[in-house]
Amino acid sequence: MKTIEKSTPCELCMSRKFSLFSNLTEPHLCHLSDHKNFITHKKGQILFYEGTKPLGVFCINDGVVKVFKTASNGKEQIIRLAKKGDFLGYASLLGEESYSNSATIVEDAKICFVPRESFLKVLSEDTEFHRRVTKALCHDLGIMEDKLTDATQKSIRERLAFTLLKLSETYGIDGKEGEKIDIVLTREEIAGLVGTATETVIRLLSEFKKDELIDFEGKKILVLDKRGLARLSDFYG
Amino acid sequence: MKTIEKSTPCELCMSRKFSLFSNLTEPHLCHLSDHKNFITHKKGQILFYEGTKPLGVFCINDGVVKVFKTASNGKEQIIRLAKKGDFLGYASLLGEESYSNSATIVEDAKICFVPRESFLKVLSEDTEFHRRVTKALCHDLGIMEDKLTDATQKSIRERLAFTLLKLSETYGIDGKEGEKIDIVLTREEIAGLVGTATETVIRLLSEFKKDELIDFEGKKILVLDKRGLARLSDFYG
DNA sequence: CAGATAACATGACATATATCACATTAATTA
DNA sequence: TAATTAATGTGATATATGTCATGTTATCTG
Repeated sequence: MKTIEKSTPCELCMSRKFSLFSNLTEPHLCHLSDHKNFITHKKGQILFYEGTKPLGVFCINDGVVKVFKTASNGKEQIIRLAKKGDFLGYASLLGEESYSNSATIVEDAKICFVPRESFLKVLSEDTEFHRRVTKALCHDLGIMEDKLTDATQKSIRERLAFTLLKLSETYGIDGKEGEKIDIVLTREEIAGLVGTATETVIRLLSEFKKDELIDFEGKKILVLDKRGLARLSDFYG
Repeated sequence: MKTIEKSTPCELCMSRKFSLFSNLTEPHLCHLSDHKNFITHKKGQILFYEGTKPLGVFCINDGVVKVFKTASNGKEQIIRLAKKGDFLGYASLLGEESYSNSATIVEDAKICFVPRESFLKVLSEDTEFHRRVTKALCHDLGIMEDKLTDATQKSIRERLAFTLLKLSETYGIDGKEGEKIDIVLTREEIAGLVGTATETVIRLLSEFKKDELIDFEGKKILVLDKRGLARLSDFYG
């Protein structure tokens, strides 16, 4: 299933440019290159499970990974979608806790695994890197506060509209017919992202389509009217 | 309004024992003592506003502070209640962002303000301290993930029951008639904590009382039946 | 390619919860 | 202590959304 291949060394890795590893020293990059593990993952595969111990950090070279929690009712709450340049599992590692969430592949991915010791070595030797990691954690915390507030104070319709806007921001590619959200998510996954039932997403999406806010192109969503979605999502008070 | 008084030096501060500052070196503690600012705050006063720039870190010596976001509908979503030994505002400071939330005093508080420079100095000079801060941030992130999942997947009744359990865990003092939650929160504040409307909290609380899960003693809540609340809060699948 | 499975869709229905309006009680302030 | 204001409580009502049932379509797998 999982394939281990020859991979680009970290020094030459392009997706690194946009990641927390962007400004490491040459020796540290070499150290990571020597110890990392490059693996190709197919859609649906599992990176790690909630409750298990983190043995290192995942660094996405390409593809999309969903990070989610399984609620007591069995539904998945997607915490975030991670893409090229994103790190996974470092919060649990640095928090010295078991994984607080699970991660599975949404779009075929190339991922480097950096073992715990290597990551911690770089972290302790490069204060500037540690500072950037801290900063990223703080930023994520602010995002989670926003998400919590939205979850409790906004309607599902508002949240779905907002989710579509966010997705188009991250995965949008311009086309003649509006912006295409270039990532395949099932309705169930969108529901997990918004925090609602699959049927509700289906209904609301076709409502949005009827209102000409979006359209469908195969399995992908076309955003036709960003302002309309922004209005719906209660962007401004 | 705000009173500046002589205060215990950090070296002798008792609430420090349970805080992130617990294991600092003597010189660093002295540095903090020299530069901190001890202020007594009364209920209702504001510590900082969302959107403003953090100039330092608040360290609670005594009292209770609510950290909240104001949603677009005007309601307050309480992110957390901070108590003795807790830090405030460090995430925004370290994230190099404006405050992502606001903070006001819920119970009269004694709070030390540590200016940005002093905090950053200690952070950069004491790697172990930096590691503990990082660890705390990671832990908070996990908590926020739980909260988000609960917010989207659980009912208000479940969340209220859970909130009461959490409050009794933190502020509970044993009495003959069950455990008293020794903190005064308005129904509106409980609503902000749960993420619901004030009226809903009022109704559910009297339902809980009718079902002999809780009772009221003045403005405070008595938890009579923890297991009952745990069952209601869907603690186990 | 057939059969199985997953994804999508739609209808019917129940209900938890938000909202609005108003009454009562408690707390604050002049 | 009267007068305001804040907090609590209750009733009526609307509705968004979850749930269940069922059907259709697409996708996967042997």
